[in-house]
Amino acid sequence: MPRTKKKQTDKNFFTDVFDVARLIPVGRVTSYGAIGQYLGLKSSARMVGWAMHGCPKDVPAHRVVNSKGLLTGKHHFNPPEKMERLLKKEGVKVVNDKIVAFNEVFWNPSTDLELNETKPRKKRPKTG
DNA sequence: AATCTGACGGGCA
DNA sequence: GTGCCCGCCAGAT
Repeated sequence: MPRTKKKQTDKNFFTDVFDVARLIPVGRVTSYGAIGQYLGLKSSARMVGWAMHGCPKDVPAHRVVNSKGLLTGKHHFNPPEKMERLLKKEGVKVVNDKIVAFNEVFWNPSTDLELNETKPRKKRPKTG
């Protein structure tokens, strides 16, 4: 939604990233690129991760990792260990700062969200 | 204003 | 499968 003639990147970009991140279900994770792609930034995954720089507490940044499932952003948490700690707490296995079964816990906003949350989403990839 | 940086991602060797 | 290079775009110095 075109706010005004002004730069659209005023802060919408940030808020958008945060908004999507907040949509990440518990026990699931996503990648910066996935969020970026959902927002249309696709090739600007850096922007997404970088945007997390100002990620408020309301945003589960710990559920966001790089496309390899690596907890690359753990260094930015208050206690870096908090990231995997939170993930493990939510059921996400983490070993060596890496998400276990990343392909299973991976959550794609562009596909899993697909703008129809009101509908009973289809089968899940089965958590286990 | 120009330059360097950054919580990334994909392609090629 | 791993390692290196480029692109991407906005912020900070």
